[in-house]
Amino acid sequence: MPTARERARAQTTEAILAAARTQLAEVGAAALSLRAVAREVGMVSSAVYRYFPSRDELLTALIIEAYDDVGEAAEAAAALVAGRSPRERWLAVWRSVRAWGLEHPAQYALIYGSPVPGYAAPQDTLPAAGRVGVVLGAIATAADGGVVGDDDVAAAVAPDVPGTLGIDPRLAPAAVSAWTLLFGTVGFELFGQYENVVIDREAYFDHVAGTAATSVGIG
Amino acid sequence: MPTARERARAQTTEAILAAARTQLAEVGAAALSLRAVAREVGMVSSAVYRYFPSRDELLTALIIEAYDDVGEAAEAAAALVAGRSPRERWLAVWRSVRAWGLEHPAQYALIYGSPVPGYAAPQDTLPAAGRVGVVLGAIATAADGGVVGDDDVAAAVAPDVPGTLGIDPRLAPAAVSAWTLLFGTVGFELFGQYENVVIDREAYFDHVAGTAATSVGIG
DNA sequence: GGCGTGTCAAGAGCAGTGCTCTCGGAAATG
DNA sequence: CATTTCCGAGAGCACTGCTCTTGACACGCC
Repeated sequence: MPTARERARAQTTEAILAAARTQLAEVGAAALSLRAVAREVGMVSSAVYRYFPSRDELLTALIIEAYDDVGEAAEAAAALVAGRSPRERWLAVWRSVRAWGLEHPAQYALIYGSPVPGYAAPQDTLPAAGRVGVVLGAIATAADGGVVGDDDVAAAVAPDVPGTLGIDPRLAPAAVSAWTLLFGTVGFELFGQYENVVIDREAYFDHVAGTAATSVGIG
Repeated sequence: MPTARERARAQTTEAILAAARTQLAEVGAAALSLRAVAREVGMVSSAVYRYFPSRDELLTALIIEAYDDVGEAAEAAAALVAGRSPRERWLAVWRSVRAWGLEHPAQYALIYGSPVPGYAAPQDTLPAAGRVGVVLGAIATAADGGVVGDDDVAAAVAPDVPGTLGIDPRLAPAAVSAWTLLFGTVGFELFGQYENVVIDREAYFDHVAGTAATSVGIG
């Protein structure tokens, strides 16, 4: 059982994270100020350092949160359409990622934009980053389209990727490419690259999702 | 003809930009300090404001430079293989973009990562941003593969895009998607998303370039 | 040539930042 | 009860973007 001190510590940590989330959504990652976060929580900036050793560590915590959040959104979307066809499920997951990005642009920029801290302690973020990929891999495998590539390219992908995604190794390059295209498309929309280029973003996105589904063997 | 004053002004402006480029490559966009740039040029920070009204304007100038730089790299690569097959030319341009990104990661992050200033005066950057797309569009049109989409999706793309890219309107969605995939793939590699995912980055990249070529009708 | 005008670099200064250190009080441990 | 550990507050350092004022220099006009 947690002592009073431990409970207080967890509570304060959560309060700091909550304030940081608010700040992040309001001013973005670059302008996120540890002192402003401290003011919002009602304590002095030096006290925050008892909980997070630096601003970068606070950002890293927010990064992991964001990865988990978008992963949960994708999993929830997949669960909602569990009975439908693979193509419908694939589209639903793609849409959920786009919707999450539109709703949390600062978080999206934090995880899929340029890395702000010195490559943000990659080890900590790696497990959380793959959750969306796992969801997509399960759908593609369920479809079992049989369309794939050759073994040469398959060797370019890390050997444990097919295992964690639950897919055929020969499907891995196409799956990684589809995963890249998903986040690339959402990122381009969010970061303004589609300004004066794509008018109907929903229609365009659904179309891309469809071709990507085909590319991983979903009929 | 330029007066002595104008020449001096142009020279100082270029010196500031050169120092800013160095700083950008060394510490990244987020940590780029206007005062450090001023120190490197050998003047005081307030003097820099005679040439750039704010730090964001300096960054915007660097953004436009970066867009032009990657565009020139793509054009130069295309010129070098002008006589080859469309597929070879397509691959050469893709590779040139990746090579440029690997050589200038900070610049790449500046233009294809999260936008740091408040959407970075989009109007100024729009023309320069499309140069790579124009190069790719010309190659795809030269191939004339005939493979395309339907008119419904074509309407999702801005009506002037086919014109500036010199492509069939019905090819536009696939072209935009390929363009997105190119920069998404390079970005994922640069920003560490392929850590523990893609081992042989060159082989994987070439493979993606090949499938993208097929998707825009290059046989 | 001399003289106003406009441009420029320099310096001081302001509010804000990340981060460190020290200090007193409170909670947990013996 | 005594001691150790933890935590918040405050002061302070070096730095940032940016503004304002001051003094010097080059330019165009008479």
